[in-house]
Amino acid sequence: MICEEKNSIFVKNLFKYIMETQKDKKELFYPHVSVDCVLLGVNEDKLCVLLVERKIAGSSEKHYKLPGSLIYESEDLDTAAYRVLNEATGLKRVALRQFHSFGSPARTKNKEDVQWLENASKMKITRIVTVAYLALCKIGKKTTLADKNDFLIWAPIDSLPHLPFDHTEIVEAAVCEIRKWIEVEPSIVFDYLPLKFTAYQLRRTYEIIYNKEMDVRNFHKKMNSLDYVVQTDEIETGVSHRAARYYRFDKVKYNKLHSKFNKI
Amino acid sequence: MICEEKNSIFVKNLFKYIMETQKDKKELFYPHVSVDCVLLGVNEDKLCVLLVERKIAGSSEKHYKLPGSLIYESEDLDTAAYRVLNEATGLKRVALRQFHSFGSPARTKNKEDVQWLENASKMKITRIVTVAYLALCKIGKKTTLADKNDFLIWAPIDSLPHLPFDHTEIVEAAVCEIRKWIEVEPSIVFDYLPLKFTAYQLRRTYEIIYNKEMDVRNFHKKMNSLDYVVQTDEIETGVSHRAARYYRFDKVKYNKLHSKFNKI
DNA sequence: GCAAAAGTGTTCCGTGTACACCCATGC
DNA sequence: GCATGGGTGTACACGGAACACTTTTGC
Repeated sequence: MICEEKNSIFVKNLFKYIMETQKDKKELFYPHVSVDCVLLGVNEDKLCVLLVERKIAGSSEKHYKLPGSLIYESEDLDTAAYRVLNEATGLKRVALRQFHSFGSPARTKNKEDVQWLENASKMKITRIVTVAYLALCKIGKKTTLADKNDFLIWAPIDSLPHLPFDHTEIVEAAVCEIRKWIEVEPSIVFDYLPLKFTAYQLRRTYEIIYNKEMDVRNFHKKMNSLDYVVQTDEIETGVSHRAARYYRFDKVKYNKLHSKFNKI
Repeated sequence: MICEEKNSIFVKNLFKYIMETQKDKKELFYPHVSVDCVLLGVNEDKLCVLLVERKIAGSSEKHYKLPGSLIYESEDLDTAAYRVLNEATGLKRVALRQFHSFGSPARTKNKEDVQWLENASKMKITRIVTVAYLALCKIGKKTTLADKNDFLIWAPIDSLPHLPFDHTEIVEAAVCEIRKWIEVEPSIVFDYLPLKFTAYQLRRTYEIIYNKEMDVRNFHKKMNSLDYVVQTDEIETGVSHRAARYYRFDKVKYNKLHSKFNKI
């Protein structure tokens, strides 16, 4: 029921109360646990990870880190991870997966890192356990314009800049993890690709993620055997060679296949 | 260098200081993060999980929970998990693996659970993120006599008692996880078995963990194709049927095979 | 017509799976 | 001698891996 007397003192106070509790809910960090997101994507034929610039007082060099955040006091881990994903890339519906937690007390042994974090969060930090998440993201307008105050780069995973805390280790673990994840859930590759894609695009995506060349004919054969990869009537235009056919991903057929559950 | 003047004031004070910092180190909990261990084992032909009795003031019923603990202030997550494993089972060298973190604020929505935890830890608890670990343990003398103050039971995973927090969910996730883990690291099954084991023991272990019968002939064929499972000259004695051959696990051969790394 | 990439089939091998009978031992 | 569990072989299906040439298009 909505109260009509919007100007009553009661309603004003209620409104104020709601705003304040909302504010408490939204803005008070829980300074013990963070989430970090390893957002992987393909850029210029290389597997890359999204990094955000971290401003260090009195340093002119550029410093980067994984997008991450302390969790809010009443926030679920998954929710926090989606928040970070969204803040960094503007994306919302990407498959995001928790893969490991990092909690060595030595994570905060570098004073400069802790100093930076305390300035950023305005809280006293002793140690932080971070829960790491992983996603495969499209690189596009959205992912680079999400937050104009932060500078984002896609760094190739084989030539990462220096990263704070144990972020380098986290990225390495994430790369191993995404390969295993794709084996059991290939849909994340199709979510990453455009709606219509060519066999070449799909193959290159696999090649880049697994850092391994694949046989063209075997790849086609495999792709054709998957009934959730459907030929369309469309073909490429304006290329100076034989035009490639477009395929699409049939989510309905896919879900029928992949609804096996591990029964106890 | 060891100081000889054991009775000097300096040494006394040093000793006191060390004991106090040790005490600080050892006994101050970090009341925001815990580890929980899902210790699985096979008991009476069933896959079971080790539970510890939790005493509830004013309740005569028996209450059980997963073995777990808040982490200490300067303790690594893995260290904490091994500590819990050791406290619960007396085992030290078991392969223990982190598999998921659970951090919903709703974990602590049950007042009775929080009350119990605050009594046990003597600390004020708001929310707790728990990092869950997993191991396959031998059931034996050691595992039941480790701590005479706690009562331990092996509960079949298909008929668990009521568990606090989200422990039921954690156990279910662990069972899925151990099956995947064994696929990539079969050694944990052999670590679980005695040094000399029969084909039947190995097969039953797999059957119980995967809750699925396996074809005897195919199993033998598979086992013989693994060169790290080695026939011995010994056979069973005192059984009222044809004696079974003993096999052993050759760790050296196994490690040669399983030292593939996922290169980036 | 030539450069550039698309697309297509066959063979071989290893692994998983289905399936039925004889062997050794204690009682 | 019989009950009990131990141990063995064959045939088929499937999927992965190796391998080379023709087709289409823009320039």
